[in-house]
Amino acid sequence: MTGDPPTETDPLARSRTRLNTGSITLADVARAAKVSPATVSRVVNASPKVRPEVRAAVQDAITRLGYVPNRAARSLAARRSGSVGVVVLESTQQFFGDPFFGQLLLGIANGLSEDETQLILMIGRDVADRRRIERYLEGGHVDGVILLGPQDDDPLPASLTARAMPLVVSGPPPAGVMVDSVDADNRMGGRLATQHLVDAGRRRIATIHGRLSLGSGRDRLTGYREALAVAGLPQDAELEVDGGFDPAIAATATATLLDRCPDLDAIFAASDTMAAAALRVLEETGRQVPRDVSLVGFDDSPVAVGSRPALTTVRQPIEALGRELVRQLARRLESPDGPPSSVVFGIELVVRESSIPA
Amino acid sequence: MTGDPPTETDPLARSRTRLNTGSITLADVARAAKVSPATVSRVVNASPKVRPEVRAAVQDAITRLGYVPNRAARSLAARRSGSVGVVVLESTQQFFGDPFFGQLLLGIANGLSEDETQLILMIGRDVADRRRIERYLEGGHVDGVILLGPQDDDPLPASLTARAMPLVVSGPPPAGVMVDSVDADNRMGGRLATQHLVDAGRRRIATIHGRLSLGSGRDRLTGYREALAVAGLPQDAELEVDGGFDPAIAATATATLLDRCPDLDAIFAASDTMAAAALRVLEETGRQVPRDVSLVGFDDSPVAVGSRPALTTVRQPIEALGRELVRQLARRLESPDGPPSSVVFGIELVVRESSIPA
DNA sequence: AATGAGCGTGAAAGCGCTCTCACGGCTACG
DNA sequence: CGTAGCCGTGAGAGCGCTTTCACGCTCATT
Repeated sequence: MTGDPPTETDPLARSRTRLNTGSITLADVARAAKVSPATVSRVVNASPKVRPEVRAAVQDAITRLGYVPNRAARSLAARRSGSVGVVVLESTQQFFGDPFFGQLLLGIANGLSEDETQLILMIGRDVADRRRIERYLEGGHVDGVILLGPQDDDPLPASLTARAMPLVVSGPPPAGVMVDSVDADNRMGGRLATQHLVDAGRRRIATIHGRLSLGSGRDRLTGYREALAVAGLPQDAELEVDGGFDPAIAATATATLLDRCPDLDAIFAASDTMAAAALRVLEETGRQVPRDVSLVGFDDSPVAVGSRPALTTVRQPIEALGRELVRQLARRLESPDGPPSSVVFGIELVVRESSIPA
Repeated sequence: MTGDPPTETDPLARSRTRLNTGSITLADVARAAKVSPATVSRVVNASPKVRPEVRAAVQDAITRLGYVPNRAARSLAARRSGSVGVVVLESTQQFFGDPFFGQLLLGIANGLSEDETQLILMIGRDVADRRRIERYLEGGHVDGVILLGPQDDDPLPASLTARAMPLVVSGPPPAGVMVDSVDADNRMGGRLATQHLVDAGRRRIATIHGRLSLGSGRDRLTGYREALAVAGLPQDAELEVDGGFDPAIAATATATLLDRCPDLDAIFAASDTMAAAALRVLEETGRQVPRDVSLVGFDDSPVAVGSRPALTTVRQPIEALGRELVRQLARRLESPDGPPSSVVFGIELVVRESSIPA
């Protein structure tokens, strides 16, 4: 229930705690080193035009006094925030409970920490959240934005780009917007997984796909179809069901699938949690995995290893994706008008027990 | 390889992108509303001493112009940052891949967003990371700190408290430091889980515990022991093995356990992923779960549902924990010298298939 | 020797906001 | 009717930093 414009009445917001009391300032360092504040600023910002001996003297004073630049002042004067916004337009427990999220965030945090740049995390899904997030971003409080897995129809990438806000999205580049993106090769993942099922001798291969409004969901499905085409197997819409990246939906979808195509001999699920759900349904209906039905998941999450049989799955280099997002953003800040790039990371099939009959 | 003091040479750090260019300032609003900047500031900060009609006029000007306060300026002038640091002294993929982390973060982010407070995420484990994090926190760039699951011997809580930095830790309160904390009732969780195994008729109940340097690891073990004591069952050190919250270690530990006590009839694992690992080992050594050995995990993660049989486990209200961390921090900011509080959330046993023989 | 360029440095003007203080108008009271 | 007190408002001094500009110095050039 935060008003708009903000009328801050919460303790956090109006805390009158004074920070930084009596802390060392640039001026203190300047005095100690017997130079002007300007020179100290140059040293702190690694400007080349300071003589080595002066620089050394300043450095010395800095360490002696334990000087830490005041971020707010710096950012005010330089009109630059020293922070990037990481935006997640999603707020289901499911999404955040997914290992993918945590590991990606770890990669981003690691990448940013090398640049001494702060990570401001903004999470939200409903209209109020979005308003708050957009206001914040457009208020110019971050130098750039990393947007995690936006839905296809999301207007945020376009609106940020229109305001010249440096932006990198994780996932495929949104249609119609020139923006940098970093993604895993989900299509190839779907293809490898399905190909693997073909190689295992399967012919009626179904798929439980993810949300198709998400690039990952769509691409994995595309990969699946491509692999069937390459293998000369017929496309059959009956063999495709929507699992919504949600185990509960996936369970129902599996039941539907088995109902429609009792003769299927393999399933490619677009996530491990969906695969695990399918596994249960398969066994409950008296089918053995992998003897009767081969099963492949996606993500190589703990569920894959914990399942019985362990799931064959597709692994993506999640942490590396996170670091690359940061690298791309850095590149964009460097040259705001360069051509957009879209980096795609290779993936890897991890064969376990669920796909190959003994 | 970031130097100390910072010599910023990365694009992100020295980006010369100008932000906020030509944006609306307080003064603009003041002019539009025909009042002084001071009055606009009062309205923005919800000061009570503004006449309603003036307030309305200012509000109107604010919305008309689309004014967004400049955070840096505000924070510089008010010596208050409007942000809190969320510190994770951990950097294993495993930790971040754990649903617990993501969901807790979601709770924190949700809590903070209600206060329009920014979440600055700081992740790190090695010495350089810690230095960077400590410098940042002690530089006074955050109003408060939420520390996620510190190890027992971690000096950070004490050092922050010594500097009067408002702090809340997730987990049990660190020994010797007066600090607010929020935790789930892990002891009760361990107790309920074990009690449940007793009720299922088990008598040789082993445990695979987590890292004992973590409150959660220790408390779950304590709960286990208490339940045995209550049930009048003997304590037996042979029945306790360390799984380190790591599935691989847990697998080895399970093997050791089965070797030492081939007669055990139940295992309480301090996490679902460890339980899943144990499950595999049990089945590989020809034991059926739950017929021969009952198994209970902890966390109610997706692994629990995905396992075969599905794991009986203990569920904690993770998102609520996150929100409560924020609430506690707000309270602390409100009254910096109040007595420390430590909130403990109740947990819940989720009975599935792995514990009760048909 | 005079001129110019180039370089390192310092002075000083803000960046946009908060908050203290002072002030004018009002009510309340003697 | 005078004075005290309160309340709403404005003036203005910073908060700690960056950055432009000007200045003096040293060299290379004519």
